[in-house]
Amino acid sequence: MELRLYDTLSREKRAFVPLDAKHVRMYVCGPTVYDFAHIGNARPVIVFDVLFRLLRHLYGEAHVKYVRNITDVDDKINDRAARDFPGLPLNEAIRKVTELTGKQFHADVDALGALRPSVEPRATEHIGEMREIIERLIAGGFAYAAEDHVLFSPQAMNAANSTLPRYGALSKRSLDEMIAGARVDVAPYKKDATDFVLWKPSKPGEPSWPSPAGIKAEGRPGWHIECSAMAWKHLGEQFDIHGGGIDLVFPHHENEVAQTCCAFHQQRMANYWMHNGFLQVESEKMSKSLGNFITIRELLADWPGEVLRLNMLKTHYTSPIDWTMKSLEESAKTLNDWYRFAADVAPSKPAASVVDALLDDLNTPLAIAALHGLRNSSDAVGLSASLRLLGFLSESVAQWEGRKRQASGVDAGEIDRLIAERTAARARKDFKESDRIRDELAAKGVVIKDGKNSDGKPVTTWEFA
RNA sequence: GGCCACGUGGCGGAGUGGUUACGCGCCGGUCUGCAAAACCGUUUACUCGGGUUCGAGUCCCGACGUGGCCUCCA
Repeated sequence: MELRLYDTLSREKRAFVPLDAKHVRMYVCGPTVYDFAHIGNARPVIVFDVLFRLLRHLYGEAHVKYVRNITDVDDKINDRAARDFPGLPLNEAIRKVTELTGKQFHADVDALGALRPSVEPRATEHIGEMREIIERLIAGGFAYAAEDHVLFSPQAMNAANSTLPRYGALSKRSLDEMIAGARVDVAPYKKDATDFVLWKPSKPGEPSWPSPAGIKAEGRPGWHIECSAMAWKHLGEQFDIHGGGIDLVFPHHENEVAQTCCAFHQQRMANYWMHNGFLQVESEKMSKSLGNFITIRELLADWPGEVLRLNMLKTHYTSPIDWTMKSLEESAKTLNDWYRFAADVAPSKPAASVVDALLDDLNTPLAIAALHGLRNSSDAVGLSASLRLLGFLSESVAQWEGRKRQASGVDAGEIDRLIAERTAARARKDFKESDRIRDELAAKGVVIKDGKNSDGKPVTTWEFA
């Protein structure tokens, strides 16, 4: 079977053919580092990690390059820096915010079982590339300088009548619609309402760099140009896959396409555009005002990262997810069973049923159904290998179980003593006492399981619920 | 207002022009002093109204509903 991926640009599922099979290239828009990442931010991280792992499986680890940027220059960062470190010079405060948030982000996504991308470029380290693209766009007649800003003109792009794509092709909207639907006040320096910023002047104290286009005042880049520059630097003028959240289709990705294609005079930027769907929390839109804004870190306090990962992958990446406690409990139960059954088993090759499901546009729900199939047919080595392909089973069973014991804070010796007492009570048929002890343990969150060993003697094991 | 997605059983959630999704739950059984756990088994579906077709939950049209985007929100 071949890999097929849904491409937002062509609106169809197509066979994936890399430009260079020895060098498969993927770019995903990463975080703007100004605050803790929320559970919605975790979705593209997990989804594209699965794709990264699948591509490595198919083409070899050495032949896949995955770039996910870190946006470390942005208004929200500036605001946060001024708020959190009012005593510091702004640039220093900004560095603190981006370093701290970046570290938090890495800790969070590591816990989710996501591999680090091949490269994690920072916007501030690619100002030179941004300036070069801007200069090219001006030279090509696609951009102009006005009042210390540089603006991109979609009108000019569509008037060029060359091999360039049409502006609006990715998000399926025409310039006329955009003009008609524009809700924002148009800045006076814009020649046209649809023009967007490539470069803008910095306010005093803000991060600033020498400007392109002969502009004397120092400035800073617009958001869209960052990704064009970083993708170009690390993946070239054209590459295979570009991913991100569905909300980025317009304007961010539309503008990336415009910048990159006009700068390098080409038909396409990426051959496959992939977008993950949104996430709701308990059937409501996640927002700070509703008070249901939930960070990855908060969830990690209550659940192992792999539970969050499984919960995320139960839904196809393009569909909306309703993130609920009930669903998390279900995911935890499933993973407990898989851990006990397959975690300490040496893996064979991933099962064809699982790989085939992933090959069909990353159909993770179908892959999970295939995992259940392996479990039901008692194929422990196949399940072990398949789960590892999907980024699970990073721990041994003992570590997995121990994590729950640790979190509960109950003394294991005390538990063992109570269980011994109960076993004695049962032996003398004092069931009132044995049930009392069982209730006492249950009150501590300890669930006991009665069984028999190979000699037929009763054995009681326990775990935390 | 404009553009774009989606609507499957108690719940989550795939798939597909004509045969079981799968998981959780429920129910029944085995086991147990009784439970729990485990194991075995069973159950229920395709928003509504038209149309195409020998046949549609699956294709087309419409209605209703939900969600996303509309210049820096994954």
